[in-house]
Amino acid sequence: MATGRTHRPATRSRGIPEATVARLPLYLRALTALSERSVPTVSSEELAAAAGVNSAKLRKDFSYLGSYGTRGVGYDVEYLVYQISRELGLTQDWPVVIVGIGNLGAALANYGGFASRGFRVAALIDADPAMAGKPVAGMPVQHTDDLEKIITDNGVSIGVIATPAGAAQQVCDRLVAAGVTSILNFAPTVLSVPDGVDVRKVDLSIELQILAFHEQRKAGEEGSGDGTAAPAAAQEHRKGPDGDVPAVMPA
Amino acid sequence: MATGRTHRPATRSRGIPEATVARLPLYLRALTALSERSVPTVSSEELAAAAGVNSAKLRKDFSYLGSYGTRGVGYDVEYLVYQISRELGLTQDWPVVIVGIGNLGAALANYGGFASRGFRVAALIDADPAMAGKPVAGMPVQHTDDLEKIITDNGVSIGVIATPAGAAQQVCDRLVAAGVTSILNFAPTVLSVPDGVDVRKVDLSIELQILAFHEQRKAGEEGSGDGTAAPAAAQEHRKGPDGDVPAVMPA
DNA sequence: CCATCTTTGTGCACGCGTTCACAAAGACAT
DNA sequence: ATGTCTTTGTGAACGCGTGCACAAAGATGG
Ligand SMILES: NC(=O)c1ccc[n+]([C@@H]2O[C@H](COP(=O)([O-])OP(=O)(O)OC[C@H]3O[C@@H](n4cnc5c(N)ncnc54)[C@H](O)[C@@H]3O)[C@@H](O)[C@H]2O)c1
Ligand SMILES: NC(=O)c1ccc[n+]([C@@H]2O[C@H](COP(=O)([O-])OP(=O)(O)OC[C@H]3O[C@@H](n4cnc5c(N)ncnc54)[C@H](O)[C@@H]3O)[C@@H](O)[C@H]2O)c1
Repeated sequence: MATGRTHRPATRSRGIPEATVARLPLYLRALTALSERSVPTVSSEELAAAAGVNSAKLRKDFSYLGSYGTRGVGYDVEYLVYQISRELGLTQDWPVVIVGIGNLGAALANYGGFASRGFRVAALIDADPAMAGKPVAGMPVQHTDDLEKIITDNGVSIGVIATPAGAAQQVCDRLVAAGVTSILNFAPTVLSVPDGVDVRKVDLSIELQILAFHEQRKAGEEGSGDGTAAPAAAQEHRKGPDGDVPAVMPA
Repeated sequence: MATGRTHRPATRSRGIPEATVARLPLYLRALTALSERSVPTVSSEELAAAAGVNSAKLRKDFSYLGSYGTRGVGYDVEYLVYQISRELGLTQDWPVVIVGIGNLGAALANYGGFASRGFRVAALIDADPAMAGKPVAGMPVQHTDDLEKIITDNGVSIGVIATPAGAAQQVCDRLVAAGVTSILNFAPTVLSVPDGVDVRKVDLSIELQILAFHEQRKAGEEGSGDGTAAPAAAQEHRKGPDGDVPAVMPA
């Protein structure tokens, strides 16, 4: 023990590795499915297959939570569902606000998957005066002017940002100032926040670009056995202004 | 060298670490913003700050692409934009299909951020007969029956799945069979695909659960110095059926 | 042409995460 | 009660990713 306290505030939390935390929801989903089929117990092998991970990894992940599981039998599904839920903090209610009720924000508001895990949409907030009062997903959109009051009154600690990129940092600052300490950001911007505030981002564009990279690689590897490149070899790269870059080079 | 060829087909691609690939779009975004402001050159320090990463990491990332950059000066913005775009495969056109035009699918279809990076929405596909022909984002929704033909005719290699979870694997199988080799999955399911097909998932629910975990930790740490737990100590864990679990235990 | 100063490119060490492999634990049959 | 058989929990090795720190490169000014 005593590994902590070396100015590492947000890396390892209470002994549970971040990578493990990120997989717990995955296990929880698989377990919930088993629970609905009234499966009483499950082995690490079976559950790992359902979650799409290595079984040793799963066992090690669970070992951070404690010694649940019975050798020779496996894990009690219901019990594990409860333990993981508790560890993730899903046994309590998390009021959430969504800021920016456009295409994406409205889709999120309409999404049923929120409530299923203890996340309750407490308010929808938008800067457009024309939207104020309009019902979205059976809930009136509120104006940004009341943001601070909404956060405080509802005890909101998790905020979702679905505004255009240009407004995201400003919205973020206001959310944080009002007391929000966790932010899920859908806008394509790097948010800067004070210590103690967690930001996670969902970036569709980045995901597509990563896919495109691998896609290009597959296509290029197709013909040649090695995969270095199909076209003109030996043109590794070059700083020379002409011949390589198609007219985009500055000067 | 010669580290490769140990049956590692999808980990390191052409020498560029996966972690680096995932950051390239981030750099590209920051560089594009600089380009629009007509900034000619940028130092690793400045660019790293804009992208929210360590400057040494950024330099190492770029070193995988080649020796662009001039010592004492920095990197040529336009040149770097081009090089990264090329590396990511964004200099070519990527036709994309979106399957499942509900709340989320429609939002994605309406999203302008697609086209900006070479991704072109080639078709919108839904299983609901009532939706067929309906225009969404200025484009008629097509029926699932024609999925294979649409993929083939448009040379689509990237598919986006925004159907309910129950339909995702089936849709995925059809996409793959039709020739799609990269999938972006929004449905909360683990997709199984043959080798050579890349899947990336965007899972809102998982992100929220991770935030909730840290949020709970912050709240629990507040009062106590150690942060082990506030309530009844010494109840480490226990397999016994009663007393710990709040009526969810099976038998 | 030389000196100085800025900034890159990278060698190196360290820590986290993953995976293998196996001993210990316990269920179950006899 | 004892043996067998299944499956957990984890020690240990390895590889990837990160960040420090610095030498080399080259621009810039005299
Ligand atoms: N639509 C998608 O599929 C999608 C996908 C990935 C990322 N995104 C990102 O999500 C964000 C929203 O996308 P969208 O398509 O819903 O855009 P949108 O233009 O439809 O909606 C943006 C909404 O934010 C509101 N808004 C603007 N400034 C605000 C402020 N300061 N405070 C509160 N609300 C404000 C606007 O009134 C509008 O209703 C963008 O940053 C976009 O890049 C969207
Ligand atoms: N809406 C959100 O904000 C959100 C957020 C995270 C995840 N998700 C996930 O994204 C998916 C879509 O969510 P949604 O809110 O848009 O749901 P939705 O019910 O509004 O839309 C689903 C659409 O898929 C179509 N569909 C069903 N089966 C199909 C099939 N076999 N082939 C083609 N199309 C089919 C339906 O006709 C419908 O139009 C779900 O899996 C959901 O869990 C949604």
